[in-house]
Amino acid sequence: MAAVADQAQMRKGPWTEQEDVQLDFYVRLFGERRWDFIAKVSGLNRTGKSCRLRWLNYLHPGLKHGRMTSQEEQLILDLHATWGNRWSSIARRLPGRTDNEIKNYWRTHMRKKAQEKRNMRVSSTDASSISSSQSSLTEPMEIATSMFEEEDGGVMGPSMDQIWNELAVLDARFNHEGCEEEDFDQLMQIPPMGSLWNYSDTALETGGPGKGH
DNA sequence: AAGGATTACAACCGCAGAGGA
DNA sequence: TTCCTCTGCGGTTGTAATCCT
Repeated sequence: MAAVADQAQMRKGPWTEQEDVQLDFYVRLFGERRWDFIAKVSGLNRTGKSCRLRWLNYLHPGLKHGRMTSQEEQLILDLHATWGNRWSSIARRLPGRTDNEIKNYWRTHMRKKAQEKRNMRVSSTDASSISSSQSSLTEPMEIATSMFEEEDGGVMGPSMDQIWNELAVLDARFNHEGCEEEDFDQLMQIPPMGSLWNYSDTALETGGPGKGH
């Protein structure tokens, strides 16, 4: 009963600077676990879920802010072509970037690209040239945009045939580099999950991320 | 300069899986 | 074994900032 009342009073919406400071303090104190507990003891009128999201997507010390670099963009395109909308998996390959950030980036940028490409085709080609242009795609950007072709109004995913086709292309590329999926981490020179985000902050050295469990 | 359209990003929601009691 | 809580994920929405006419 009281819990229901509490839920009703929970704060929503944008975080204030004060809330950020408070959350930061308590996460450093208790670690990145037990978000409901942190939400309670911190006195923030937020749900644990909200606290976790704020921390992971904004306050985490390892996060990069600002625009994607061209390398990151390229990597996102490649990985999305391989994995589809598995944003968290993609994010693990991009240190300092969150799944949320990548998801947003994809939605805004790729949608735009797909639309531009579509407009170009409509104005310059007939139906038969579309299939031939698909088979000649060589750049990840082209692959991604072609896989993200839209129907009017809505975003449309690629067909399974398309997915497997493009996977074959990427596969061939990785094999050309002499690496398997398991070697991908090495290829990308990304540290393993646990050490993905290294805290420089000494306050966390005793605890650190992923310590819980 | 004003106002509408578009873009970029933050945050919420619902669901599913893992793990503990 | 079942239930409950916590965590993580992907989809979606809301809004501030920027661009364009």
